[in-house]
Amino acid sequence: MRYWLMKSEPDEFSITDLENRDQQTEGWDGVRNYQARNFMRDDMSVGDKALFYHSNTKVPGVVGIATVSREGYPDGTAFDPQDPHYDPKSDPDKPRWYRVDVTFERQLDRVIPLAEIKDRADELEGLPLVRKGNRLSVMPVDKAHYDFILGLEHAGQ
DNA sequence: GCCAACGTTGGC
DNA sequence: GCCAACGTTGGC
Repeated sequence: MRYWLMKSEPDEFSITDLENRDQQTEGWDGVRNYQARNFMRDDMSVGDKALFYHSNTKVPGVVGIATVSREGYPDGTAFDPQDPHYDPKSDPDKPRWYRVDVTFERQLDRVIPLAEIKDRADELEGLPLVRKGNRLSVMPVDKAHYDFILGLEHAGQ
């Protein structure tokens, strides 16, 4: 089993939105970055765990956990001219973009802020999130790092 | 709202 | 294949 971190802007799609979806499941569509796409298309498996991260918000950070519930398949939003993520260069016969489905597992008892994660950069060496200028929206997380971040949830503040 | 960092595009 | 211009991400 692998571990991931997936970013979403809560104004667009939050952990609570996922919790309230039918089957508490949603397709992770709209990703238009090749590196992130490759992870979803090639490396994610059903049962993998993902840290759900809120970006572009007052307190960016990890807010919950989701489980991968369907492996990579074509992102249909790329074929829909009405969709904000429409990409005319993605051909249904040869799709350019992929998504996975994720299912809600739980919300954390508190947000683990990016600032706090950065404070622990020594323990999180190699985590793309703490690298300067990182813009990757889907990234792999070592199991040790995954456990460490979740260990902060109830750490004395 | 600002702007640094980064990815993509397209001219040459 | 280089690289300047441009658009986007995302923290602050």
